[in-house]
Amino acid sequence: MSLPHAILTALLEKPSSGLELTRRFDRSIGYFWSATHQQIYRELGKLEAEGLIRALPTEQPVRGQKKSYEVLPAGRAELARWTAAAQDPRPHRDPLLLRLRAAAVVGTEGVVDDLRRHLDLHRRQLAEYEEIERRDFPPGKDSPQDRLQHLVLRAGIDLETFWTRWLEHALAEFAELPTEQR
Amino acid sequence: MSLPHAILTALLEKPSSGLELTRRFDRSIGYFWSATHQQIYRELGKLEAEGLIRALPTEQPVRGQKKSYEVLPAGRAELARWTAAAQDPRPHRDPLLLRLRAAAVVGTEGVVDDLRRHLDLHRRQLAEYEEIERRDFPPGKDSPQDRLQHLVLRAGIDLETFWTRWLEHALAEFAELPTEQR
DNA sequence: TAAACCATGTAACATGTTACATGATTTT
DNA sequence: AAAATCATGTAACATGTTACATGGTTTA
Repeated sequence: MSLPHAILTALLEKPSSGLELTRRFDRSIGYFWSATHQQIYRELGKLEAEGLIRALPTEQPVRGQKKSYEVLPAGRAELARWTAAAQDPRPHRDPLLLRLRAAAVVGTEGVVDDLRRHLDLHRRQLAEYEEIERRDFPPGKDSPQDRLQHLVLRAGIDLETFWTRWLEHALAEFAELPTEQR
Repeated sequence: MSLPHAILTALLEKPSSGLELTRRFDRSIGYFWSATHQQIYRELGKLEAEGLIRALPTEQPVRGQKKSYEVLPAGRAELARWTAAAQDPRPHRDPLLLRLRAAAVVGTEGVVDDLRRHLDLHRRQLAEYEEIERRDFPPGKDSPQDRLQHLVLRAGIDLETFWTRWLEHALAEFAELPTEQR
């Protein structure tokens, strides 16, 4: 149950319309919690019905008209409650690792090409994160808020570094396998 | 769409009943693709209806009676097709990173305790993986199949290592924050 | 003025979670 | 004989994905 809380966080950072939220879920927030515009509109409707957010008053809200939302006190309270509560780590699901296990049984055809493609994607993501770090967190002292944001970015950088290294290692292993096994 | 393929892989490795599969999804396979028994029974029903697996013939299969499944040729073909096909990386969703971002807005109360708890859980998981590595992949030469399995285990070890280090780093950062910020 | 894009949505479906139900077997 | 556990399920719901719909605004 994290999507509503992701939206509350985003709206507290800055009141936004559905489309603006969608854009933000393609970048910053989306780096660790992705959502499509369909999910966002559905959830905005629910949050409004529950009285956690409200549409900012405009002239006449018509279909196809921009509609911005802001968080109400009840919404902030709910987010604070959720943030303070203990949560168990969710089980991971990784299709790529599952695929290698399947490949061990039914053969590795096609896998190497996809490992290369994934490696390329992870390298790009890593470069993007490092660029953000250079731009937004230059060496020097940060405010406490910055330190939290930086911490999150660091997780992203280290995770992409892990995947990049692991994929390089995996490709090296495949290169050593007898040809008919690939 | 990976659950059916996780089940096909598991059944190819060894024909099993629903409960046996559930147990295996709590261990080995579950390390990178978890599933509850409800999901498994539902999916077994679908896979049987589609002719990808079949129940092993027994005397009289009654409710509450063990029922084992094996993969049919069509099932193996489907798994091979899925394994060879290119797949885009799924978007990640990490509640813990989302929580830190929320904490930057609504305050960090309760977060440190949970970071410690998570650190403990990741350390245990790491120890478990390393024990498996010692037991199942002693130094020396592996068969090509072993190498694939080892590669997957390595990803698990490196991932848990990343989380352990990152959480230690995060806790150190929190320790430096002014008290009222915690 | 046609095409592309902006902005908000609906519908149908797949997947995952939580709570509960049922009969058989084993343990106390 | 009661309680616990084994084994297979059902039901209801929450969440996520894919395809499509609709009207307004900008660009070629």
